[in-house]
Amino acid sequence: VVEPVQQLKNTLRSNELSYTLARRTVFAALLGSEPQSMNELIWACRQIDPATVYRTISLFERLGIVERLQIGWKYKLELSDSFDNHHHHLTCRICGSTIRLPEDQLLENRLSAMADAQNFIMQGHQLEVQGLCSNCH
Amino acid sequence: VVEPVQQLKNTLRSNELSYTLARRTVFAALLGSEPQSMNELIWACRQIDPATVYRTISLFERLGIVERLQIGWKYKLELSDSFDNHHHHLTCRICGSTIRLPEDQLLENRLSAMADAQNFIMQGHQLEVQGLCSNCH
DNA sequence: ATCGATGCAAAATTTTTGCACCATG
DNA sequence: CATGGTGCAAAAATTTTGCATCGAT
Repeated sequence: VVEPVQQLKNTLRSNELSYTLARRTVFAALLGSEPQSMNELIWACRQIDPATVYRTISLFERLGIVERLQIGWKYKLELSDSFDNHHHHLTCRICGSTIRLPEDQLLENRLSAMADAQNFIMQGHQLEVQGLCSNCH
Repeated sequence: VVEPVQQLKNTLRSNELSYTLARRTVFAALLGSEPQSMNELIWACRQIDPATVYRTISLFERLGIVERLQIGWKYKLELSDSFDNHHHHLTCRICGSTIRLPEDQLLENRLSAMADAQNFIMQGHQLEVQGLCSNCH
């Protein structure tokens, strides 16, 4: 496996973009963290201007480095599958925690089959499951 | 089947809420429409004050009448499963159209099993599949 | 040294709230 | 006719943009 930071450098390099403090900081705040809201991210990167955090996230999305997930009403941000294996989350409606699901080949296969049946080329997908976690029921 | 409008009345009734012009208007704008953004909805209900549209959607969500889905970056709104059978969408990255998937029991069962395995009580879920529709590839 | 990237300030957009008035039950 | 619901206006929160300056290659 490639070191995540190295992979970030490579991705930026190959798009002729520079490896800057702001980009390093935002990336570090995402790495190994639970999905977080823009607000949390802005706070985690408080040495960086919020406008730059927005610009960086927007760039990271275009480069496929970051994904937005819908968690309840608001979106949250996390590193995309190339940095952190493909997965989905359970979200507890009581305590708000997100539980990461192991990758499930049956689920993935079924989705492919469903997309195929519509003559649709699936490029990605997101799943959010809401309910009650083991602590809350 | 119960008429959707009747079901709305009943839901409001049983919560001791009134059946008003604003609520009728927002409901009508959702009924039989593709998932739409808040902006589109506000436009479709332009006879109603935007603040009231927000308040109505917020109420409808609490009552389980409406759901938010993530379509690309922004959320969209549609009637929930009690008004319109449970389903998911494919979203085309080129033309932006949303294709409704037929309900799929294998998928639903797999999700239940995955939630069970985490000792999680699933109360609902949302799925977004992105890719290329048959017209665009 | 060059050109892209950033900070700062301002603007635009989206969402929420307070309050007086209106309409529903 | 009592109360919950609405419109309007203002505020708060979120996101985007312009521009002068800074810093990575």
